[in-house]
Amino acid sequence: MAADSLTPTGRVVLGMLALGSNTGYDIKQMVDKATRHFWAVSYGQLYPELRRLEQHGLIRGRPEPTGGRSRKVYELTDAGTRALRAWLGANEEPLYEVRDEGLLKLFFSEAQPEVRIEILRAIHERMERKLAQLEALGTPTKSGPGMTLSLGIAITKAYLKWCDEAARHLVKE
Amino acid sequence: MAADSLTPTGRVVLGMLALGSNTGYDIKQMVDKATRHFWAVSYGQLYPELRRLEQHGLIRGRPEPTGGRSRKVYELTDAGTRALRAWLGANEEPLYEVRDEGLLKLFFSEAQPEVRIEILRAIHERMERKLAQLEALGTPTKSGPGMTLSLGIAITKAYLKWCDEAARHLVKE
DNA sequence: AGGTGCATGTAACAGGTTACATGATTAA
DNA sequence: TTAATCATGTAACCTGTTACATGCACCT
Repeated sequence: MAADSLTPTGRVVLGMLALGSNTGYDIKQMVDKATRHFWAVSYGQLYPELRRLEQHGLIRGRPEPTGGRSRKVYELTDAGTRALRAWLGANEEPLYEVRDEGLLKLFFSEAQPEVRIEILRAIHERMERKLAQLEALGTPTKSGPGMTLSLGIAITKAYLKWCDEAARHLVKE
Repeated sequence: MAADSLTPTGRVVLGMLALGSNTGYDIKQMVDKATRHFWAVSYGQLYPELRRLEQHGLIRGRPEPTGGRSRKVYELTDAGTRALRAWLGANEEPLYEVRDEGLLKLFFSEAQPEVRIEILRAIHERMERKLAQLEALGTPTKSGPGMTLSLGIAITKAYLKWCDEAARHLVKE
């Protein structure tokens, strides 16, 4: 399996294993703790992907039950390490996608000022919640894992600031 | 078809028709011009959805060819208008999703400083390009369609600022 | 005559979510 | 004993992209 046929979730798996995750559950925990605000993964995608990657020889798994509880520990193979490096080193334009239903509503609600204010309030609330979640995750730093966190926080704050301005403007009208 | 079984793309269609779009092509143009930075739609989704919405009675289309060129003009039905309003007025938590491959790479490249700088550069470039695109779209305003644009620009700038700080920090190391 | 824009559409594929199903271990 | 956490997995469904196919109209 070449690096370019690595699925998005496959990349996350390789990356997390490289950073020290062991099991599928473990990877999911890491994702939820560290990357979920810019890259989410669900179990329904994760477990099939683990099997797929193993079939393709990028990872290797061995059963390591905890008592009677089934548990499978994975590690990168050499091919897997190469595939990960190849992806990290490839300088294609990285994917960047946003889907923001709140903005979409705002965009379509032009003719209804009452609804508009309500929508803006909902967006604001959502972002407040997001900010709280991010801040609960740990300390933003200038390097290491806290680095991406600091971006998330910066962006959320910029978003909130925009909300405030927009709300002020709407009320004035 | 109840408002809650409206698909994401279906919502966009209703919204765009309400704002004055006529044909599928037209809707796609509007999306690309106005919402694509927070909500994209492809033809492959759009045309089947138009048919689906018509079948469910939310929109009504009539052929209106331009000379020999086939063309179908759609408009909202009453049910469609209601469905749109229902969605706009529903105060469920609006969906907000980001997928940022650049950040993901950055997150996984912790052990490789050389690659890291390169990745950060790629992210920066991407955001510069995005900013240029957004600025080419029109004038950001405090209300109307330019409102969402101003948010896009604000967020992209916050992102770029973070990039600069991160780069400065990486170089220092 | 040729390129750009208007206009519609489909088939194959990719990627992902949700809900469900199951069961052991551990801390309160 | 019971709730939370560890742990794995599947099936049905949904949503979306990409690549392809087609053809007219208008401007130069």
